[in-house]
Amino acid sequence: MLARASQLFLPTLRDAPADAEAVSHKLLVRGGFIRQLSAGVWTFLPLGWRVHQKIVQIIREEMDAIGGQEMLMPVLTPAELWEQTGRSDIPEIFHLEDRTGRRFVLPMTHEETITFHAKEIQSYRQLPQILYHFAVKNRDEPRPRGGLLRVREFIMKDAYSFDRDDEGLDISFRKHAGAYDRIFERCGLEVQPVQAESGMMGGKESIDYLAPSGSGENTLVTCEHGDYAADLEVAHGIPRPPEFPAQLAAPAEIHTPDVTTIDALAAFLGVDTAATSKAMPVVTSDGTVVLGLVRGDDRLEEAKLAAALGSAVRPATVDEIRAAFGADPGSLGPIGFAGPVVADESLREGQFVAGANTTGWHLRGVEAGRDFAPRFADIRESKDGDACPNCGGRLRFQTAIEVGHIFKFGSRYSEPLDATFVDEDGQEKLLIGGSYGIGPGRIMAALVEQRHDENGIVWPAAVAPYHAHIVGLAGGEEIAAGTASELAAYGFDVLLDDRVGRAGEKFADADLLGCPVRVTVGKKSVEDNAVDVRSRAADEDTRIPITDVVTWMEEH
RNA sequence: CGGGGUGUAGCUCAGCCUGGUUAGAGCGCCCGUUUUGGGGGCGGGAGGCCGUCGGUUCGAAUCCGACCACCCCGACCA
Repeated sequence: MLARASQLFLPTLRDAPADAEAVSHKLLVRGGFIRQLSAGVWTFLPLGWRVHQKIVQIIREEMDAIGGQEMLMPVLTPAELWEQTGRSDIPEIFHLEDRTGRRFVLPMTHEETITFHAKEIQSYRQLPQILYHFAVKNRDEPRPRGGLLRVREFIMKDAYSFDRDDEGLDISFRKHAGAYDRIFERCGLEVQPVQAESGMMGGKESIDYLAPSGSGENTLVTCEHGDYAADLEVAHGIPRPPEFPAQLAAPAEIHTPDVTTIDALAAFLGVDTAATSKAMPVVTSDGTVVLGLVRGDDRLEEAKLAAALGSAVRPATVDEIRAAFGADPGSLGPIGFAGPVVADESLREGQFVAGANTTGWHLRGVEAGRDFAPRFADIRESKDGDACPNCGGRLRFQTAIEVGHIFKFGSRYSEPLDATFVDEDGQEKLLIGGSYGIGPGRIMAALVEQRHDENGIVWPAAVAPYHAHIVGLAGGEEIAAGTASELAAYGFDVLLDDRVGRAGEKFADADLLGCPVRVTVGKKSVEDNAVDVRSRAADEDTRIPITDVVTWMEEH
């Protein structure tokens, strides 16, 4: 395949858009791969679409290899289907109506639709099934950001499995995990699978695929010894032990006027911040005020507390705090609070300083179990300095992009939609499902984040828009065109820069676009029948006879 | 939704505070020229509802108000 730059719609930019922060955002826009239409809404220009399609093809091949069947489900979806599963109230759903007022949604995933169709499965003989499609997803994200990193419309490959039972689901799940490993490997993307937050909606086992990146929305926590990896929201780092002061037989009140922060408290009392406790009152969805208690040097991880409580939580307001504790924030503690207390595991042993629930007063020597009866759970946010829960090694924290997510949903959708089959024993049973998502656009962005230099993108060959970028300089036009045709005839995707222009700008564009191999043909080539080749990752040309270019390409 | 910021040429930005010729620069684009291998030089040219609406004023890119859009931080993210 041969493309001529002189005819391509390839608007490259010398300057990055002023409002771009993420490297992938800057380089993909500068390189003419993508353009913004509106907040979180992007067009893939011809070059960007080529990369996207190459990623899509890799995903397709690996899905087919595990027995997946490609299909296509619509974007326009009747709202009733979503009302039956209780998902139509999710704030990210786009709603619309037709001219008669019939309501539709633009789906963020296709569980409802696929389960609707899966109702045609009648017998265990038709199971298992793996069905997938590449389709546009819409999500009314409150805050899109970072180019392709977080968008309101994108193409996702979503696959769905249906099985007779949990054992079957487990097999389908492992098949997908294997396929995902191969997909990322073939794309040349470094990815870490992690145990993910299962989410509010029926998730059991789930794996998130996090690509370490200069920008991103997730934080990947890994052990320096490679035996632990988790998303920050569920990571279970081991905090350093506190330096405890002398033990007390009972809590002792101390007047702490105008001391409302942990640092001020620790300084005032001359104790380790880790030997204090921090009270974080939250409100659950049914309006209960719950006290989350973590060590003074820790932060509350709300996602963990929500998981422990089985309810979404929000921070309590000052008025709610005064009503429930009879004191101002800064002096709150577990003793004397009538509501439920969830204490972090790190507070199980030892005596801590806590608020006295009287404004301006604290208690020393407060001991869980003896002085108050909390429920214990891991609710602290892991942080730098924590030790690995497996080997005690140091934990690393990296920003990352979530490029894929697979999970088991069991009968979460088959039950409300009444999708059943008749099993071998003659009994009608619910289909057991799993869903498996992967975002080609995010893979593309993550690749740029991981593989670039100061001059532009360095695409892995498997997903590069073209294998070779032929730079035709003045005097070498004819030979450049001939070389390009020859490479194309051998099956390479070739971009021929046949524009009228100077060498410098052509080289700069070639670096920016990041094709794996560059071939420079100038007027010297007319005399010596040789060209300069270099791989994008290298910074030196090699001069080789034109007749050797195909061989060189095959070796690089 | 809370906080902060920005809207002037295709892109990056001056000008606004202190209102007043025809609104500027660099890059890009078009024409010409230059022996043209890392965004070169010279000459000429095209390109603007100064985000929108309203107000103040003899006069508004500039001052005031509302709205819209976009970006960043946070909340949110089955």
